[in-house]
Formats: sequence, structure tokens, C-alpha cells
Amino acid sequence: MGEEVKIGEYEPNGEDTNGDVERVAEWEIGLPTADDLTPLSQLLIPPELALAFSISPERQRTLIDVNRASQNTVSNLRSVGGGGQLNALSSNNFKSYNEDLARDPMKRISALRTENSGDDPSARTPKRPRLVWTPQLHKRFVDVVAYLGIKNAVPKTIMQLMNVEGLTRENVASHLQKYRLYLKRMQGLSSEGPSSSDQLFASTPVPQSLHESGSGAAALVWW
DNA sequence: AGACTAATAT
DNA sequence: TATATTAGTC
Repeated sequence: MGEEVKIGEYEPNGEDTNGDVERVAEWEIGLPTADDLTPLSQLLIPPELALAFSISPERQRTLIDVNRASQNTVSNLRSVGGGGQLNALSSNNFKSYNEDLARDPMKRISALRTENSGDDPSARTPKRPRLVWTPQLHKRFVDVVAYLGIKNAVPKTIMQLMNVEGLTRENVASHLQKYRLYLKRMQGLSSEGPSSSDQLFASTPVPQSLHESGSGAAALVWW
């Protein structure tokens, strides 16, 4: 990092948030896409190589490490400049980063939030659009569940580790219920011939549209 | 109280 | 069918 200061310099005079958003969107274009990034969970130096050069092997980074690093990044961004419009900008940056993690569904959510942020009494109970579990979101979910092990994988923990803005415990609970049914079905069906109706989760095909998602804004952490 | 989960609703 | 909401339990 070290980019935060520059971000601050973009906005010396205050309220022009739209200008910021545009400029941020502009430099985001140059960033690598999520798929180009080396996963943080991957070791940079292969163990054999480290051994050969007697480099102390780097500790395997876990989901928790990555999650913690992510949290630290947020608080660092927030603390830069000690307040004022810079804070708002920083959290905006994080928000868009997080939206890109979750892709479309979260974008829809935040769009809707700003849309009816008025005084409409029904806005007091801002109804979230129903969450769509994109392959990206689902993969994150599956990774976290696998990491936790099925016994520790409860909605709150999963939600926290997934670290997706706007994702609720209820969202996860609902998905988990379905996922458990799927696992159960797999259990009984292991080594049985594929009934050809198993398109549930099995290798979600790969919509091309999801690969080049417009802005090309990169997620900092992806796997 | 709050979280979990199975059942039920949309 | 996918996701949300409810209701019962711990």
C-alpha cells in the first residue's frame, strides 16, 4: 500500500464525491482482474525451494489470516488522514472493492439502498433484494465451509469469514441449509451413476459474462 | 438474548 | 427451484 496518501490528494477541497468516484474508476481500469491475481492463500516460495536455500518456510496463510489482513486494511484506510472527507472516500473505495468481490447481487443491493434513502416510511424497513448466489459467492461460501469443517460451519462464522459486505447471517443460513441437503444427497449418491439431473452445484459452467465484468476493477483478495 | 436449524412461505 | 421467513429449541 502507500496509495492512500495519493487518494487523499485527489480531493483537496471537499465534497466533490462524484469526481472522486470517476477518477477512482479510471485508475481501477489499469488494475489486474481478480483472476490475474495470485491467491493470498498460495505460497510464494514452493516448500522444496525454500528448503534448498534454507529459507525458513513461510507459514501457510489461512482464511483467517487473509480475513484479518483484510480487516486491517480497512482500518488502515479509515485512519489515514484522521477524519473528514478522506474517511468517506476510503470507505467508498472499500465498498466498491467489496462489491466487486460479490459482483452483481451486492451491487444491486447498494444501488437500491442509495435509491430509496429518502423519507419514505417503507424505507424505514429497507427491504433487501433477494440475494443471488453467483458462482463467485458460492465458491467463497464453499471455501469457507471447507476450511471450517462441517461442525464449525455455522451461519455466523461463515458470514464473518466470507467477509462480504451486505451479506447477512440469514442469507448464509438459508444457503447453508440447502448446501447441507446437497451434501447429504451426495453422500447417498457417491459412486452412483450420475442421474444427469445433478446440475445443482456441480461445476457451474462458467458464464463468460462473469469473467470480464465491465470495469475490470480488481479484488485485492481472491481465490 | 441470540444463534442454530428444520419447516414453511413466497 | 432459489431464497426468505418463521417457529421451535438450546
